[in-house]
This record gives sequence, C-alpha cells and structure tokens, in this order.
Amino acid sequence: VVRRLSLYLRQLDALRVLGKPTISSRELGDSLRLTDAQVRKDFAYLSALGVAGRGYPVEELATRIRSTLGTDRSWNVVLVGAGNLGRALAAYQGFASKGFLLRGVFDVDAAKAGSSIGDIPIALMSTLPEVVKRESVQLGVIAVPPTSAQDVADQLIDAGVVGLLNFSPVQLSVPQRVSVVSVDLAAQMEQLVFQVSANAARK
Amino acid sequence: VVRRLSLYLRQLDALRVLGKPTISSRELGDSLRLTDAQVRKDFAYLSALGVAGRGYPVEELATRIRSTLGTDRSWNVVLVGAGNLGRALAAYQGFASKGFLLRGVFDVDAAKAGSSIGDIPIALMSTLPEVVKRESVQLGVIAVPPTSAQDVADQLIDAGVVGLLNFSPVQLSVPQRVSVVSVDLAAQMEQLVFQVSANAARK
DNA sequence: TCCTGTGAAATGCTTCACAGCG
DNA sequence: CGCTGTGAAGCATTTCACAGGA
Repeated sequence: VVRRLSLYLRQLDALRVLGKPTISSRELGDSLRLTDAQVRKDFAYLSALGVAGRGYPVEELATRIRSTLGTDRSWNVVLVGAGNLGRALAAYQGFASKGFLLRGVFDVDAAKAGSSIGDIPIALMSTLPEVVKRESVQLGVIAVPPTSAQDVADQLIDAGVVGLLNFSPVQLSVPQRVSVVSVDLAAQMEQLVFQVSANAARK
Repeated sequence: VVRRLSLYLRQLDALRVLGKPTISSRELGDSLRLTDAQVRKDFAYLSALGVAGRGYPVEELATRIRSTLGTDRSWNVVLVGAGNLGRALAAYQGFASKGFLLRGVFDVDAAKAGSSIGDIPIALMSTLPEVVKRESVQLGVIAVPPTSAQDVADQLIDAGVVGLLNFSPVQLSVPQRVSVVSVDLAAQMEQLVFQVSANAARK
C-alpha cells in the first residue's frame, strides 16, 4: 500500500512540472497500471480531498502524501561502507533532493577513512556514535559486505539509529523499535529472471 | 511469493556452508520471520520434497528453487549508464557469483566511453545492438538519469533484450513480452521513513 | 515424536458497481 | 456528465488444524 504512495508522489511531481492543477483517479491509475478504484481507495486511506467532477488537486495531494510518508520533515542519515556501492549512494542526487541529509560516511578501513567522496569526508567507524548523537541521526544506510552487516547494524542501533536501509543480502535481526528496509540486488535480478522465464513460457 | 524464494535461497546457501544437511519449515521460517505453514505452502508450490520427521534436504531444495527461478542457467547482461551507480553495479560481486554475466557497459557520453571499470571497457551506446545480438544478451540494467531512462529502455528492447532492471525513478512503458523490475532508491527510503514513523507512533 | 502436506477458515486486498455531488 | 467515495462481491494469500508418514 505504502509502496504505491511513493509512486503517486513521483507522478504528481511530474504533473506539477507540467502545470496540471488537477488529476482524476482514472488518469493517474492508467499511468501507473492501476485501476481507478484502487487509486481512490488509496487516497481514501489518507482521508482524501477529491472534488467530484474534477479530480484531485495535484499540489495538495502531494503535500498530503508527503506528510503521511513522513517526508515533509527532513531526516538525518549516515552511510556505512565506502565501497563501490557506498560511494554511489553517497553521491546519489535522489536522496538529497527528497529531504535526506547525509551527515556522515563511515568505513572500518583506515585507508578509506581520510579520503572523501565529493565533499563528504569518510570517517572511521569508531567516530560513528559521536556523530549520530551530535547530529540526531535517525537513519542508517548499510552498504558493507554481508559478513559485517549484522555487526554494523548493531553498532548503528547502539548509537541510536531507529531505521536501517540494508543493501547487503542478509536478514538483519533487530529489536522491535528499529525498522529495516532491505534492498537485495541479486534478489531483484532473480525476480527479473523468473518473470522473463514466465513471460516466455506464456505463448 | 517469488520474492520469498530468493530469501530461502540465501538462507539455504548459508546453511550449506554450515554443513547442515536438512532443515525444518519451522526453523527456516523463524529465521526469516515467516510461519512454518507459510514455508511449507511455498515449497508445495514447487512440488516439494520434504521428508516428514526430518525436514527438507538443503542441497536439493536449493537446486529446486534455482530451477524455478531460472537461475540454474546463466544469463547475459548489459548495463547502460556509467555514472556512480552504474560503476558500482558493474563491479558488484553479487551478480557475477549468481550466474549473471556482464557482457558490456554502455554510455552515451563519449568521454566515459573509452575508459573502463576494472577490466570492463565502457562502450558507446551506438555499439549496443551489435553486442546484444552477438552475445545473445537477454537482460539489461538501466542506471541512467530519469530523463533518458525511457529512451534507453526503447533502445535495449529494439536490440532484443527481454528483461529490464530499472534503477531510475520512472515508470517505464514496455511491450508485453518484456519484463521489468524497478528499484527506486528514493522510494525505499520513503518506505523506511514511513515505517519508522509508524513504529514511533505505536507506543 | 517430530515434521510434512493440505483441506478449511480467516484475513487482507482488489475490483465492481453505483449513489451522490459539482 | 465526469468523477468521487464506498458498501459489497470477488480473489488471493496467510494461518489454522490435523491426518498421516518416517
């Protein structure tokens, strides 16, 4: 359900650029391959504000979705792991533009710590707790090898982080108060292969 | 449903390293936060081979899942977009180790083409159709800015690719015979923020 | 006794269908 | 009219519960 809210938000942002003041559930649904009823149900869930005969006001709807997701406020983030993926994530524009403020990049490797990604310095893991506290960091991104993922997760949680975005292919075990979203790239690829095979089988 | 198959596979690989010959649905379920019934239903779906009183044989089960997913064969892949994310993906070990063979990296930027990532040369987009045909490439990974994502998708499809892994935050429109899996990093982050907020609200 | 395989019940999600408003 | 909001129906997925095998 929440996954779709993000999709709506992308679409609405595009519409705003086009200057469209209003959008119908049918139109929005078509562009995302959803039924119009589905779209209306979703918006009802955020006690919606559609105008019969017109549709939904683009601007207000976007604001409403953002406040439901929690992206109306900005969030402090740290990233652990300055390998290839970590570097790419640190430089990724999509985060900064959506209110995610990168407060630090960390690595265990002393050789990496000291260098920097763009204008973001890479720090040693040992300095993590201090930064998390000082900057009130709530979210941590894990881009380290699978073998150290759980260890890094524990350190982040000890330091006070309450949400983890995990890019390593392991199931993290965390206390209830901490939320985890995992992105397993190999799994996505497997997903794709399955769909391709299924698609080919269906003649 | 299929998403879970990937998770099982990870877990089974870990078990194999530990030398465990057999696993019960309960044990496997606990480690992935699923019920035992769920696990058994999933395995029934692949006309399973569990032994009552013992559990499932780790090795055979992994083989069975792989063949269902289609990862028992290997797949030829090209990657488009040699920005930060593209470079990280090209170097990512998780792909190569799971039977995905990277047959080329492409970019529109002539400055980037000519250089290389590790030992993989970056080629110009114009040479893409030839490589796709020569190497029988079935899958394409899109790591380009949102504005050119649809264009790149069209070129890949024209060249003969039948599956796309899309990292740009746009809804690609493709013909039925082509499968798409999208990974929107900003959306994952939004997901996380929502969960964190919900988790904090629940006292 | 431990564990699978599976009908049946329960739950959740999606689509249908239509009353009602601008 | 076009479009929303929503009960009710229709599907899909998850959990329960238990018979039966090793």
